[in-house]
Amino acid sequence: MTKIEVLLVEDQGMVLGALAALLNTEPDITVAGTASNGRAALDLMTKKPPQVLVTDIEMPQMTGLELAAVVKERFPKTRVVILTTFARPGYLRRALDAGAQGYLLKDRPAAELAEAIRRVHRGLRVVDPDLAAEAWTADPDPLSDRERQILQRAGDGMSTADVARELSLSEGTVRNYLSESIAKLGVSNRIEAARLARSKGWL
Amino acid sequence: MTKIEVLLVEDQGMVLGALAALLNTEPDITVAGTASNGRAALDLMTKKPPQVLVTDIEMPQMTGLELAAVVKERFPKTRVVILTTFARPGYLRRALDAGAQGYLLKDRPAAELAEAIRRVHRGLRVVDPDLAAEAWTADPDPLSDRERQILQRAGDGMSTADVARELSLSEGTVRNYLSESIAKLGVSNRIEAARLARSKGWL
DNA sequence: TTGTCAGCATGACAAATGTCATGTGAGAAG
DNA sequence: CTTCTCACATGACATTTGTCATGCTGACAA
Repeated sequence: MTKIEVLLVEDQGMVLGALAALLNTEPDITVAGTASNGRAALDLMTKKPPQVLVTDIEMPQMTGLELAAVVKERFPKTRVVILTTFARPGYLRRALDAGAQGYLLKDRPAAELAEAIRRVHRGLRVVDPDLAAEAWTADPDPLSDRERQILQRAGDGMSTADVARELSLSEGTVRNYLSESIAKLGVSNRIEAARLARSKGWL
Repeated sequence: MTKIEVLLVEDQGMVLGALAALLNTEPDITVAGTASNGRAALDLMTKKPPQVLVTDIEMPQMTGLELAAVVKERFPKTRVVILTTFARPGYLRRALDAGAQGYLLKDRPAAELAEAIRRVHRGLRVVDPDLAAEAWTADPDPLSDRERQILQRAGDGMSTADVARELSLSEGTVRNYLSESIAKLGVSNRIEAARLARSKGWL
């Protein structure tokens, strides 16, 4: 029997090691390698591409979504499963656009990971059902590029003046974009706007 | 040989299962039970207290810090190890106050978990060295109770008026506390103040 | 070609936020 | 028993933030 070769990518060492231990208890799966960021993962893959790549999203150097996009292009045979804490429709959409075959939440029971890897290896898609349902009904990102760009900075605590300087806009303009964003998101100030947008995966 | 009995508490199912798999590969450790929040953990403990309790901090129902405090009181023989993502001096201090013998970061290599459990079981303390060093030099929480209370709400996007209503204060008073907090933290608005305070573990 | 619609940009005005001077009482230090 | 300090509380004033009316441009459909 040939085992399914998996490459694990996750920035928290403890979780990475634990997931490896978990997968190694499965008779038909073997952890062929581990990496703690996207760059390291790509280095490993050039030597020997695995059949399935399991990756977190939020990591230093290169996010899992960026990694998925590169893998789709350079290693089209490798299937990608995103494994993340975040149930954000925006992330799911971007993951699927980036060519991921699976999107799984860390909330789910541990048994689902191995099962998802098997399904994806067989050529099926695996998406967390609750999140898929939500994404179906969910409103698409209403923000324009400029609005996103400005809301991001404002949400990090930059003042209107700071943002205006960095983007070479007048303060009035920056305030206006924020006002637009606030209205589009149906909230009442920049703080809530940034929080809501982040929670949906739009920033 | 009698194995060390461990109770694992962690709200993310995937991580919980993976950590259990990891610990079960150790010959001298056995996972006696798992729970996904503080309440469930206490229920299990009343039946059979484990020798070591390993818990995450941020969980629904009851945080790991609250759990540690209850365990110290009701099950003084059980040693507690906090296992968390957050390298926040404020959390460490509170964990030690709550009677935890260990404070470990999920960033660290997987091997350190088993080692930490063994040490704590032997009666030693285990604290992440970098974090311990930082906590030593780190400034203590400069905020008063009122300031914390108000900064928390403001950081969640509540307006001055909302906060004033909820706490039965005048708006001027609320603004003043925020101004004080902003000055104490050396930042320039409520957003940065809340972010900084959170990152230090003060909220 | 001509609407019309969306994103981009601005400034005047209104509303919310931040600062400061001031006052109170409780507890520690002298 | 003062005197000091610190948390708590407030309102007047200054600054920043949010809203609105307005104009420009390019894309796309009629």
